[in-house]
Amino acid sequence: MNFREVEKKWQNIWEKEQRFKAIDFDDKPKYYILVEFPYPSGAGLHVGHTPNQIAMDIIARKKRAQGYNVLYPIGWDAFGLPTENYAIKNGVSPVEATKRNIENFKRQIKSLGISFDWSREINTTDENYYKWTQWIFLQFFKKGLAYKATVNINWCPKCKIGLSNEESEGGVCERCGTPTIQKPKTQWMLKMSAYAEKLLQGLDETRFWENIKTMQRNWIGKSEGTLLHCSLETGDLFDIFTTCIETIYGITYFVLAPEHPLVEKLKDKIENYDEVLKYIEKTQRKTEFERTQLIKEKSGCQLKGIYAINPINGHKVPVFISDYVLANYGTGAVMAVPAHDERDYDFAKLFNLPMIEVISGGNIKERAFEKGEYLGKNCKLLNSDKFTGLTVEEAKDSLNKYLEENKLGQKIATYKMRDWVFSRQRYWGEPVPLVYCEKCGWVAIPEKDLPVTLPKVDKYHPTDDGESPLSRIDDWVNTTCPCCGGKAKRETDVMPNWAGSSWYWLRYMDPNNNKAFADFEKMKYWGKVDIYNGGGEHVTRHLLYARFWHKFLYDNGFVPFSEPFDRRVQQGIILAADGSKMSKSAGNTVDPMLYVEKYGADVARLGQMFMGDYVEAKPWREDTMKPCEKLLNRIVALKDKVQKGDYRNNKNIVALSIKDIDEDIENLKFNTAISQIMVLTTALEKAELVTDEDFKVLLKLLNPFAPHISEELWVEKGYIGRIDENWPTYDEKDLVVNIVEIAVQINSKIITRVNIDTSLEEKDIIKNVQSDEKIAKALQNKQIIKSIYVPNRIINIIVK
RNA sequence: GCUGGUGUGGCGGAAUGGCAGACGCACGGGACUUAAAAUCCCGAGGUGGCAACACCGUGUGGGUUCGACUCCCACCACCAGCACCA
Repeated sequence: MNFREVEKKWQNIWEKEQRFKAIDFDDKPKYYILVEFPYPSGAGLHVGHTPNQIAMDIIARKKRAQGYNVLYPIGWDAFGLPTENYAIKNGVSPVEATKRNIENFKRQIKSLGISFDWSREINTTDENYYKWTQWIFLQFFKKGLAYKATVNINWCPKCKIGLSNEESEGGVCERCGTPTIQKPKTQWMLKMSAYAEKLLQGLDETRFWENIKTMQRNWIGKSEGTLLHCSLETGDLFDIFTTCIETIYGITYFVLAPEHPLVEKLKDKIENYDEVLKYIEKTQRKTEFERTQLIKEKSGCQLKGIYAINPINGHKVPVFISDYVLANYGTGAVMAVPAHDERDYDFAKLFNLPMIEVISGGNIKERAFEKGEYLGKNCKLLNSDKFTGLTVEEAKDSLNKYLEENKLGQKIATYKMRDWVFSRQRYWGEPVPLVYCEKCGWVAIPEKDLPVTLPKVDKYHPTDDGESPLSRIDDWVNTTCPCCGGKAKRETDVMPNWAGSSWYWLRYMDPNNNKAFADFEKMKYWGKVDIYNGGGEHVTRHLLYARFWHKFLYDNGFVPFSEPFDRRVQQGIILAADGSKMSKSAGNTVDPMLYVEKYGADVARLGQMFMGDYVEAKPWREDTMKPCEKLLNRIVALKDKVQKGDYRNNKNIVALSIKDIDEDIENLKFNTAISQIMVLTTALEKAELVTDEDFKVLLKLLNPFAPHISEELWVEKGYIGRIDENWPTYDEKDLVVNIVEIAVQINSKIITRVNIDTSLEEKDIIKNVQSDEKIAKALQNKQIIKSIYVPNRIINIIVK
């Protein structure tokens, strides 16, 4: 059989029949399978795309055969820097490059026989799509969740672009690897922090893997504690946040972030302001990366002449600034309790500051006695006025109560998760649909005028001061204010790459709607994504952004359910053959399409799924291709052995295979599912008689994995009905075998293996086993204490 | 340091607390062939032994259990993420 010809033939038939079209409002139960839509780069599909599309295709085809109305869509997340950089380099318009890349991707995906519903294809750079991205942004704007702020942003001097924290992890630009610097910039921000608690709580509604939930929880980073209102001798007020209010009597100084507004405010009163200023400048020169890397050694500077008051007892303590206190976490100020915090301890040693032990049980001469050590250990408070003698847990409660009653503080939660920097001074993104009017301020473009289309430009590179190339087009920038009709200027920033992917699963439900981003009733029908497959690298960014947008839309009545995804699963990263990371720079990338050319789509599909556990990281191996090719050839050959018969002749192995493969697919254990297909094939090859019914089951089980060859064989055999309907089932009693070989142990040591008749009673089985020659011999002169029989597995006889 | 994950043959990997190593790769032997490729058959965790067989084996050390790759405790190594988070 010529695999490649057969594959082409079936791909054409499926396309003509629109075999995989999902039907809105169909009576069948729905099942929504989502893979992260690819970024159509010039390089074509890579090994990060193909396994997940194949894996979800297996599930999609199985679910269809089981009678589900399956929605398995695909589209293109096409805005972004690589295309823009390509455009800058080659002078090709990003529109043109994107179009070409998408054509290539489509051809490649189709050649793999992935059963996407192509009638729902979407593209984030399509005006009819980004119109709604802009529309959603305007809803944020109208609710006050989009705001402009001057923030120190991570700035890539090479790309000339502001990056979010997520995009500059490790202090280098995610795209080009250049170290980022800190640069003040006015940016659009989305107030994601307002959704921190909802994003945290919502996880309980999902069935994400526990480790994914944990990663999101850690990213959101909730910590509960006390907001303490403090004051300086000067009368200036400031707040600090602490999770250890029980140590409040141990405060011997306070530390402010160098950027704290009070520092500037008090410059006339600080006796050593020159020195302070020097320290601040030193801090500012450091990027966030350096500031957090050049740690270990504490540094700081006292604000001489400035004293703060401990609100609980009025004690006067000194105030420092230090770069270990971050301006953007908590309140940018901390209380320092060197006796019970390691960082404060180090700092206090350095500056020779006093310590007050307020929790018993440690030895503060040696080191700080921290909360990790004293919590839950019944430790009691010392030197804490009327709270002395209470346990830490009691003290927390009493202190919080006392502080609240006296308006000195309150219990609050803080979150690590920051707001989302939403502006990019680039070209290839959705224009932010706002104008600035001297009179009216920032004004939204009216909905009827959406989309604000991306104008053509001559140069795609940002201006040298880092502004968007759009800012060069005067007649586009200058416009009229929709509010007062006066002169106004358009916002020239565009949205980040993540915008279009923050709602795309909703668009698939109704991709051509021009009245709304999706029809409400259709969203109700399709509901949550049942299974969402993607890469681990997106767990804390895309997945949070997407949930954030969805929850916002839900809160405003635009979508009918509060969490977008039910299950989230992720494929393991594919490594190079030697186990190292694949990367263009290392030159060890693998083009999965080569294997489609070499072996055909079905072999390439099987081979990739057979490489190992789908969810674990694993090296790419070519040596799985040949055995999969062999498997298909064996099944082709088996066809000629099949005899007429509408009954299963090989009941047991067939039933067992249905059960295993069914469960394996549900659990993403594609590698063991394929090995079971191999086992079944071998069994049928060895069987005396293989009926049509036996063979039909094999073909149906094979179909999700190797859809082309299996369907070709099905049709060649002239079988009635379609291969991809009526997923095979089995009778429980066919799983039972009468005679099985089990191991027999004496005192947990295997003595021999015997065949037993499973239909007998347990006591008879045990009795029969004792007459076995080896067992009988071993039991001589021994007293049997008890016998354990695990059906179909083992007998263990305990003797003395 | 913190968080999450992973440790099983030469390799990829299997094992609802019940015969460790399924299914493959690579390897060895054989059949077919002038030969090779392809295909098919057989073998194979390690050590010792001609063999029957014995002993040892799932990162390390303990524990629970008739029985532990699996559960519990401690530790080690590696991978990933976060990193002075108050």
